[in-house]
Amino acid sequence: MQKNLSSEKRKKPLTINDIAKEAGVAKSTVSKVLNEQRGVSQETRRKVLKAVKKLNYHPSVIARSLKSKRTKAVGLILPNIINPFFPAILKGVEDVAIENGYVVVFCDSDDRKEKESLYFQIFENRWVDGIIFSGITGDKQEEKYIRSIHEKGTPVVLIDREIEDYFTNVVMIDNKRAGFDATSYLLKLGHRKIGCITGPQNIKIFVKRLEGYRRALEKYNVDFNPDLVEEGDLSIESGRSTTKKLLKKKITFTAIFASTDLMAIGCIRELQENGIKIPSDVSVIGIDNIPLASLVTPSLTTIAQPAYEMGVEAMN
Amino acid sequence: MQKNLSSEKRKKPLTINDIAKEAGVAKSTVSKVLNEQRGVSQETRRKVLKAVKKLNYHPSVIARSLKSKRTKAVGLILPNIINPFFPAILKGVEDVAIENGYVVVFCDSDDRKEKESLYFQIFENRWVDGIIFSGITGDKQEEKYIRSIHEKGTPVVLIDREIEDYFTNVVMIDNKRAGFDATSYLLKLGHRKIGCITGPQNIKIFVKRLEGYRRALEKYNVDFNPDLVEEGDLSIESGRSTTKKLLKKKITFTAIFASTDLMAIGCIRELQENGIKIPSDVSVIGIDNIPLASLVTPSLTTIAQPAYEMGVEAMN
DNA sequence: ATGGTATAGGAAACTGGTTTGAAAAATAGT
DNA sequence: ACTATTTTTCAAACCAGTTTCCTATACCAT
Repeated sequence: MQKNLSSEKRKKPLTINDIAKEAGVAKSTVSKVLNEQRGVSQETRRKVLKAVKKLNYHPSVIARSLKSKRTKAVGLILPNIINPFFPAILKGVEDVAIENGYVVVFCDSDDRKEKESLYFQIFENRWVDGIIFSGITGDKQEEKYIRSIHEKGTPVVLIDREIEDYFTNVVMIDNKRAGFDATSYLLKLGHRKIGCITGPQNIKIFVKRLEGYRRALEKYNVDFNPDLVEEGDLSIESGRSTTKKLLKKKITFTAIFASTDLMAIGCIRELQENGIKIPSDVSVIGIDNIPLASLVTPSLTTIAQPAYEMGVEAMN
Repeated sequence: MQKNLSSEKRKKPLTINDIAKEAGVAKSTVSKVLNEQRGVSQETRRKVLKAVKKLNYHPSVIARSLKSKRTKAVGLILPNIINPFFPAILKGVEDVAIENGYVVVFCDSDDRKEKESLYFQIFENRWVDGIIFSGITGDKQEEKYIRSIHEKGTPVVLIDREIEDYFTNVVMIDNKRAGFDATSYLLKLGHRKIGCITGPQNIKIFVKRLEGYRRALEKYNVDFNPDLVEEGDLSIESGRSTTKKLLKKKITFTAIFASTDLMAIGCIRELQENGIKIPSDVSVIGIDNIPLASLVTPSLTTIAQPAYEMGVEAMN
């Protein structure tokens, strides 16, 4: 059965004209049959379909898009697919997309602004039918791009990131509440000295999570202590380094709220290496509920962020 | 700065004709300028570029594709993006793609044959310039699809999966060797009773990894014992259930070679729950080197599979 | 039989670019 | 000054479909 395919002559693809000829009708009639429009007799329809099957014809999506202005494709821009929080979003988007006959053009901005802007430039003329976007920071530059695309009539949905002063469709959890809930959980356990590893404060959702942390402290009449707060860059490594800083300060704490699971994992690792037992000595809680969370030992307590459902919602 | 964009009238996109009119030249001349072809005077070029900038014109990729038959897009079909092995492949592919002006259409076949075939149907007429494919099983049906696409002149690269009796470009590690190396590692440590959690035997790479396991045993003159082998479905859960089965058999083993990291993690979990210490009582080794591997406690020993580089290679 | 309406099917225009071929203009050579 | 050659430029054809619009036929009621 071995067959060298690369040597086979590549016959040029069939066009609607070939079908028209084969079926003995005009190409406009073939088009009508293929698009299930009325105005074609049973008899003619049968002939056309037979020709289509016989020649194994597949219409060109490109040509169709040209006239219809629809590409049946959506762009999805995520900051970093290696971060285990994002694959679920991708999957959610993709599932809904394919169900509705759409295809997903995936873009990993790699946490780099240049790459992000490159993708925006591509989408300026690639005519995707819509864009789902999770920015790196949510700054003015990103706003400019989105505005430009939006003005051309392409719908844009923001996911898990918002942009200052800009109103469009946004899909995200209530981040203030997530921070509040996570901190409250620790407070309810009796903790009063709670460290906080926050995310970059130029990203709005992390400002909000920190705000939730403060709000929860207030509610339990615990004074906010800035020394207990450290800012990480979302990586596992930054979870370690921020924890290191907290330990160096010699301030006692009995619990830590990390803004993301990944940093919480880094934090746990660092604590363990310093002989601190989790959760008997220090409790740690994160946000995201990434698949990893239940696999590290001890299992990480976390506030779930329904990534898949967010993807689904965004696509809708 | 609040501005309601959805109410703005969406002006229909500019065409090359608008530029031609603005610059006072023929549209074919505009086309030449945009494609940096020779045969245009400095003066004319300047005029055209000025008009392009003034009107903020971006040519339609769709229209261009129609004539050129190139879409500058590649399709990437993976079995399941939630499996932490795959995001790195995606990233590798995507990085190289964007560098060369290509865009990645991402397809998650969700381990379901129907969805996989749906994507193949889409690609039959979407005219992606190429397809990178990691199949679910590598069976005859997949072969049929690939053959059909390949015959239309679209290059196909297989990644991390191969297909029986079919010769095309394949990017994968030497799986027999990986199984051999993993098992040898355990044998060198002095282990002689080594359990094996293999992947589905209808997927070729797992047959090979198992073969590597047997070959390593042979080399160390250890008899192969079928009772020490269990077949999982690649999920963490199946790592647990297969381990459970091994334990039930009451056959002593001092080490386990799992065909994938994910199953190795499930295995470790199950052993721990049965009071078995890793690695003092039982050593566990996996294959893939997924990001998770170093995070579970105790860290998982693993044979690396360079997913990112594989993605890069496939795209090239 | 006649006029009116509904339906079937085809020719032509259209989508927004690229490519071709020929005419026009500029430059070079004698 | 006149022809030969090269370079610019534009109109038209092309890509592969969809959509519009018009004609021919079938069906219906009067």
